[in-house]
Amino acid sequence: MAPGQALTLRGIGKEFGVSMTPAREAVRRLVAEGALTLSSSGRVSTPELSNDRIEELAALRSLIEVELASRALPRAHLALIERLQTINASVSEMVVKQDAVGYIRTNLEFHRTLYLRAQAPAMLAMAETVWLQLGPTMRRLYGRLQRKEPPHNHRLILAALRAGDEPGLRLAVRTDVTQGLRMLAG
Amino acid sequence: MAPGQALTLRGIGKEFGVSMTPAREAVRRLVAEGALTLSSSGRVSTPELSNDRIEELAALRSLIEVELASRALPRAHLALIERLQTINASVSEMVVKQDAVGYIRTNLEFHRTLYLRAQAPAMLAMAETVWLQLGPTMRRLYGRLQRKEPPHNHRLILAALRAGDEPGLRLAVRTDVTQGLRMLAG
DNA sequence: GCCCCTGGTTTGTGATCACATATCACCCAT
DNA sequence: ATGGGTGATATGTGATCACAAACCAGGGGC
Repeated sequence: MAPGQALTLRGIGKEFGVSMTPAREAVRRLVAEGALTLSSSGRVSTPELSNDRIEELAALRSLIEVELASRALPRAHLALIERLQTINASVSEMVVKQDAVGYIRTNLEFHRTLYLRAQAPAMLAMAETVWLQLGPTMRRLYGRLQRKEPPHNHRLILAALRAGDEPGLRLAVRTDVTQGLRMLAG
Repeated sequence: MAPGQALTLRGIGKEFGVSMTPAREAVRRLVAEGALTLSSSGRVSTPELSNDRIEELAALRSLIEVELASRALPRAHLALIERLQTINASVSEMVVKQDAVGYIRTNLEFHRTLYLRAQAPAMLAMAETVWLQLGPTMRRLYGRLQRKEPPHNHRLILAALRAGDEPGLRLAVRTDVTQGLRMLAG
């Protein structure tokens, strides 16, 4: 969804064929996670992120995801790397198809598949919370700028995984995360 | 509250003089933040954290709070340091009074006061989420082991702040956070 | 004596309702 | 023509209810 979009409980309820009550709970949960903002007096909408906040969230992504990748590294065997390669092919496909939302989805699936191996559910949940907060903004900006480059940093991540190169992996994840979001804040 | 304690919506509602609906929303929000766990089919209770999860949350605290402290350092002027010293006196007082919950509260207030200066609300919210998740466990374990040492690491933090020593500050925050929680996991 | 089953009770879920408030559009005065 | 006020509508909040499922305790069978 686009940033700043307003939502109503009754509207959500009707959309999913339920009453206000489940819609209320779902919305409140998303508000608690930061995925939606609760405007003055109850009105809810997708957040419009300031540049400062985008920078903060990018820093959080960097901190948490570098740690997750580092913890996943010793457990990353060949089958995982091959799976990541398959997902990465989907990412490239989305890039050539100019499918912004598909790109975001497969890109995050790439990261999540790697981080699942870290066996750190609390950290993964934190990372996913940050993703949720960035969702609408990422959608807007990836849809705007028409990127054509295939995911170079993902290949660096895969190479570092294969080589068991922890510093290289940390660097690759950090640049992949921050580079994607630097253009957002610009 | 103690870890593992069960909660009922009607009980919470009666306790605060409201109906089930606001209790439900509050509980669902806390569940979304990880402060409460939603057992199979709706029952809600305070989480019993495994050692692995405590270690994870300690690592998250370390990552996020070191960054917050680092960002607060350039903005930390004398008035802030004096305020932190005052809070630290309260922390010591709680230690000698063996007041576990007061100790936890003032200790977190010390950290929050410092991190507020970082001007990073998203990061601070993340840190507070982790605190919430650790709440019941911290209460149980700080109540159990009778610590008598005043907060040595807090003094290191203050010294590093005064000296403008960023590496020292990072180290002091990291040890303060992890040392407190290492004994929890042991 | 121990285990399983069964009944009553508790508890969460979703729906609906009444009400206060915010929001919006329209109309009138300047 | 434009700005402010006013009314109608939309929206969130909290309460209550009906229902299904889970839980617990007690009793009967082995």
